[in-house]
Amino acid sequence: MGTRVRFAPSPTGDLHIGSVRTALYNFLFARHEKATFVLRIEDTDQKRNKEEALRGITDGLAWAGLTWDEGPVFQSDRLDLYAECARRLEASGRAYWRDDPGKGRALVFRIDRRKIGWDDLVHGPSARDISADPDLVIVKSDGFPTYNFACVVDDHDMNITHVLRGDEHFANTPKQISLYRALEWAPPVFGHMPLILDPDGEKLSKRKMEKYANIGLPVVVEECRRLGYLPEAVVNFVALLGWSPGHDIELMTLDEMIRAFTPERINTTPARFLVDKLLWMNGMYIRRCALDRLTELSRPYIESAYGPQPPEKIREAVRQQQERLKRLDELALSTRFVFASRVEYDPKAVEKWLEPDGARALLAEVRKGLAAMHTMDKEGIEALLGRIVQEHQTKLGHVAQPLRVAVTGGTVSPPIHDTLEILGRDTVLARIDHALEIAGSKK
RNA sequence: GCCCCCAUCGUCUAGAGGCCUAGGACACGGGCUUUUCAAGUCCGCAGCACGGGUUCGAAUCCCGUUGGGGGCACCA
Repeated sequence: MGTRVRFAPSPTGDLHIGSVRTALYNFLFARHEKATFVLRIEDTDQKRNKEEALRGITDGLAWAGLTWDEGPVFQSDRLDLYAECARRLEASGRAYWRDDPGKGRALVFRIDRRKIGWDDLVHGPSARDISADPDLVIVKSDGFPTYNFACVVDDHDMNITHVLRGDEHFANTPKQISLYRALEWAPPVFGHMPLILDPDGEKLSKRKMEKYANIGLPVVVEECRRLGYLPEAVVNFVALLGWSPGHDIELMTLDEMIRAFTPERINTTPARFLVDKLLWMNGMYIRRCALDRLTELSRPYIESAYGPQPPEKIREAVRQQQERLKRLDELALSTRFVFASRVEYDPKAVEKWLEPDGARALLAEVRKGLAAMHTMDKEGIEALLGRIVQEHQTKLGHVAQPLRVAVTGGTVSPPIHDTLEILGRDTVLARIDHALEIAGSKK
């Protein structure tokens, strides 16, 4: 049947960044080994929601570009299978019923009272003595199997050969192996990868979501998307949190990661998730993104801020910003001078670049030149500014900055000819006039 | 509390006894470039937690300490 791995999240809503990495490593392993990647939903807790949660998972995986070969398989559809295995354990004397006054009757598994060892794919030879551990509930009083039981039954039934999961399951492993032995099944190969920690060095927690949001740390896929992270950046970044390809190249496509991936190269040390490098990586991927795609991805950020806009204008604005973006959500601010009907002048910029007499005179001259131009294109603009710089024995900055402030309200914008061109001559002239007025009135 | 895992720059990491006066990346500081912001490029800052061993030789192996993390559910 060949090598088979699985990703088995519980349906708890959004896809967590840690889950993304678990899914990614399983995916990379599967593709590297030409194995089968199965998606299984661990929905044995009836209290947890189903449909929306499933969507969060499948949408998240799709967004990240992680495709699976089989499933989703739902544990809640396989109750008969667990019941049958439970009966076997009961019949062989390895499981017994236990009454709890509050919760009811549950089936409990007698674990092996000894030391259990296994060869962990990332930790190497591992062992734990479980003889002092309590017996394991395998069927809850509501008739549903517990995680440890369903997991073992399914992994065996689905012929899973390698189980790559988070370190939080390390302590479960010997108990699960005990279950395999009792059912006379061969256990799969286990590999436990280190956890992803938050900037405080703690396990990522739902309770700290607000804090994460405040520092711009996206801990669920939906948040990554909302903030304007590209999936390839998130995937690339997360891949390197606990795994290294063994060379110095960090920017890698999914295919390159597949080629380089081996579970032996997964780290044993927990990694902190700080946003800096992700932000840098995202900027790199934005720069590499094809303009058509980037435009499509960017449009919502612009239109939600300024309403519907002409496609060509959006495309050009995005083209101009592509080099200087780190997150797509920055577009609302950085393209404001293009799409907002009114310019807001930054007082500091006005004071520095518009108020000095020399600046106003130069600006007035630029205005005259632009008004006289037949077509306001790059060559024309550069020629005009060059001529003024020449005549006044000054620097380009002293001409371009007042102009920039006049038409955008601030000191930061794309190259000046781009800035003027996207606005069009009428808007440019009107804004220069307005700026001249403001600067004059301050005197 | 008990059990387990882990320990290289602020962060992500390379390093599987001599190639290490510890390499790369992000961040940070500075130079260059320049029409602003970015980008690019060059330089710099910064680390083997501590203490014992083993060895001719240890970031690498062993033990201990300390520190951090995880687990101890009829949650997964």
